[in-house]
Amino acid sequence: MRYGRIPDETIRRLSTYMRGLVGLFHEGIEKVSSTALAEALHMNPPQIRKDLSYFGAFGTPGVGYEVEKLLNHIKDILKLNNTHSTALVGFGNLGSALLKYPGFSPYGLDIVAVFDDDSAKIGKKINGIEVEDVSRIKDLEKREIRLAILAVPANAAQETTDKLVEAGVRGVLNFAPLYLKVPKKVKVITIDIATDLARLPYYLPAG
Amino acid sequence: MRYGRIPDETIRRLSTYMRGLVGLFHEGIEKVSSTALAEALHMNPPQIRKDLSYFGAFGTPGVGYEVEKLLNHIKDILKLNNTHSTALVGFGNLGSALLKYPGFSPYGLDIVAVFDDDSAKIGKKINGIEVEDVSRIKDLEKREIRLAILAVPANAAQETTDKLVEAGVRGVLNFAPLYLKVPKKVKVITIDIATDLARLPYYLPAG
DNA sequence: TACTGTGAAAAACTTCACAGCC
DNA sequence: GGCTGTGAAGTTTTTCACAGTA
Repeated sequence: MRYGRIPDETIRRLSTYMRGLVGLFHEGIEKVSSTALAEALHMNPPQIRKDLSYFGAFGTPGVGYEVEKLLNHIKDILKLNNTHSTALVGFGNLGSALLKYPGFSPYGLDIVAVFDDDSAKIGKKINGIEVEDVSRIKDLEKREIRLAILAVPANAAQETTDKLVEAGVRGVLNFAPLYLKVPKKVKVITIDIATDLARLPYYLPAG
Repeated sequence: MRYGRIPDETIRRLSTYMRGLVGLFHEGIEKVSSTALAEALHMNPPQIRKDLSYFGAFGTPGVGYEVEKLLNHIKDILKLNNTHSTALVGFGNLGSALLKYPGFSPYGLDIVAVFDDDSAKIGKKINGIEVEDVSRIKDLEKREIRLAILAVPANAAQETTDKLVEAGVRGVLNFAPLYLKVPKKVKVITIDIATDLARLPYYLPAG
């Protein structure tokens, strides 16, 4: 599918709309207007309509959107209609929390491989997944894993990323607080927990 | 300190500049130009200068910025020059990983209290911090804790937030995937790990 | 010379307003 | 009547270009 130039912010919001729609779907609600969806997510209605209009016309004037149908359209746009096997690299505190995180499955995102460089951890089995040595990363291409979650210490992050990229990984969710150099064909989304927390005091009332 | 209207994105970037400056400082580098800092963080030089110019003139034409001095200015702007006591609510997988997360301390952010509603966890001591019952949240004001990290399940998040707000908390780093209703005086920053990961497949090459 | 600080220009994004359709 | 889809207007943010300074 080929669309025009889409703002990155639109893609970010699309995954938020999806979160809202999944909720409505589970509540058994079948139809929703842009106003009602906006209210649930604290966003604004024309933006939802504009964002969706980049990709097509999914609603019915006078009625709104069918929840299930719109959900599937967004899944198509975000390429979430088939399951994506994902590798988790780094099985420390954060890594093991992420492995148990239940939030990924509604999006069809499955952690199917775990890597670490600590021999004390290698070979352990968690939920049927065995922790493998990082040297095995090179097999990811063969195993058709193109997404990775990076939860290693900052000083190992670039080196590990290079290995992942060489092994054919094309998307990285990075938890290390630094800029990762990657070829253009690879997308990195960084979650920097500490700098996010560090923004909060700014908004505290003076005194 | 009273500044003009500052874009939220500027504040976000400021905490990133700080990350870069902390790195340079530890490397013993004393001076940096906007170009050099931009390179290290993969940002662009005029934006750094513009962002800083909202708050004052911290550099020297022809030379650049003194790393330590600029670091302190940014700390002042973000109110990070004194330590902020922070409460962690939810001591599950994610919560316990966050308690051990080493990245907060360079920003002067200290987790000093941990709450959970699971009696099996209450009373446990980790790094000298005892897990307390969520009912104790009401004492936060007395303890001068105005920041909280929320790592509870989505279905408990709003209710817990209400308690935090009532107890005087003014900033929340939220890991639950939903929009939290709070009074205007309270700032919420949400990290939604699953919807972030869910954006990656969009960028995968077709096929 | 080399770099900052900044008004002005450009670009990007959001919001509006309404024609068109159910 | 009510809601979508969208071109156009409005707003915000980013980038530029250069005057000014150490």
